[in-house]
Amino acid sequence: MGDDKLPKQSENFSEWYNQLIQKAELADYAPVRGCMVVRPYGWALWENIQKELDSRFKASGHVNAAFPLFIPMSFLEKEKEHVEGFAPELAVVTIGGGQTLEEPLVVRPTSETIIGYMYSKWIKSYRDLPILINQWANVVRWEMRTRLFLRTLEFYWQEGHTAHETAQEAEEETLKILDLYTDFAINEAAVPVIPGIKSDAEKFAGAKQSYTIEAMMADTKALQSGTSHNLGQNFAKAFEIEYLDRNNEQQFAWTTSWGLSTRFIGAIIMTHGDDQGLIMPPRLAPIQIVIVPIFRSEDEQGIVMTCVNEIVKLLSKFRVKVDDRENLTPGFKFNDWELRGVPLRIEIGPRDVANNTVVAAQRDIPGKAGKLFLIIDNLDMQIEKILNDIHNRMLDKATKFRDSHIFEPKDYEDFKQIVSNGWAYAYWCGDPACEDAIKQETKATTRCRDLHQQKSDGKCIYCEKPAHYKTYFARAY
RNA sequence: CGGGGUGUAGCGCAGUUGGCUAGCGCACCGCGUUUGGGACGCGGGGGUCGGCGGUUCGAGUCCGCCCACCCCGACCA
Repeated sequence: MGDDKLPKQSENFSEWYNQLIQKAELADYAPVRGCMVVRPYGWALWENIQKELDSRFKASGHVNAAFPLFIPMSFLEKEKEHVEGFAPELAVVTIGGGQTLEEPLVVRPTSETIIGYMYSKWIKSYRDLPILINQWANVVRWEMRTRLFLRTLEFYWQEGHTAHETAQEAEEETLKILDLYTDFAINEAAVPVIPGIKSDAEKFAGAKQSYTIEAMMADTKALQSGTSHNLGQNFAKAFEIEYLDRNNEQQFAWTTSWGLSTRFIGAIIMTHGDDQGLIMPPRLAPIQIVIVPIFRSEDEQGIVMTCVNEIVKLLSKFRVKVDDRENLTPGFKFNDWELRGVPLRIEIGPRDVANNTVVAAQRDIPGKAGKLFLIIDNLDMQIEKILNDIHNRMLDKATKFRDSHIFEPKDYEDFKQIVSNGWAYAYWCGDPACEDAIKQETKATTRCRDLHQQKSDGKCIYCEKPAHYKTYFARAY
């Protein structure tokens, strides 16, 4: 419950974030450093995210399965870049049942290796391809600095792992998923994202190429919100995923992997939230509509509650909660549900019952300006439209905010200024040395090169040598 | 792992040069009055003062060691 007041976003964004998560009961700190407990309200949001993603995966031919939590240490070591990338953040089990294990087991940081091993068993011929598997799982990465949802030692995600006959098919799959993530982010979460290509320094350990959806948070920092990797034949070679092709010749398969995690909840919080608290995107909100009944006497209570119950029936296709707590005033409840980000609040008092109306307060428009007076007839139809309007306004607002904080720098001095409070869209020659120097000097990293950018001529923002593509640079979570 | 900081009730804090039964606000429980934008009164419950050791007649307070967490750097979905 909201006890005392939330810090203002503008005064201390990071405190605002931490406290909001706890006050809104999305998550809490676990007794283990860097671990979180996802509370029912937060998990309900995750379940809605899962539902939307899962149905998209299934619709595009993917199936779910479950692979082990433990991975033999030697598996990680089979792909050179992969082990180098993950070695520093592995949790390793060395004792089982009181006995020292012959081979240490890694708690999965991601499952390319063990799934690769299984794929090599399952795939014999081109007739076995493609194989399109997803798993919903928890993974562990021993991070140094943690933040609720954004970076915890253990987090929840989905990881898709596919194997294909040709390089082209693998690339198509990688891009198809990137597109799927983009569609999800925009149309379900109202989070505008920029799909693009990661630099070599930022790509997944072991990938040939990584794609990302990048979102701008309300403090202008960037958040990598989902990734899709074309693994080429790297893992196929490491795990001998071979098949007999249509010409009766042995070939290595082409694989991909892609994931979206509970980090996305952080994206939702930091894209839409305001000084009052969360603003849940209507299509993912655990509670889409909260009804606050208002009455003085027991007589009024009876009249109002009868009306409330009818309206609950009328709104059965939405996720509705009636706040019938008797020890709290309506004013307190208004603030409480605003903190929790419920997109639409319906107030029903004796006056409304008499007039056959309700008051509806839209979360994204604070105060009286967002209140609507609705006639109860066809309320479900009206509300369907209102929730869509809220989604559209949220997306529009976040998009405008993002676009008004992206600038094309004139020179490197200008660049430094820009990335202190926004994103720079600048030519980069592609040299990792420039990328690294910029990171050291400004804390800004390359986020991505947007997907459909046309080649053009310019000069690198850092070294001023010829460059042909612009890249987004930003401070990132 | 380096630099800085903080540990007293669920949360936020006070606690004097060491002294009596460790306090306050919010939250929680009970009763009553309230209820259209964060209600009020009365009563009540809740503490190994981060841990261990030391100094002392006496330690929340002084000393030592340890632990945890937070902020800033190096690593990251």
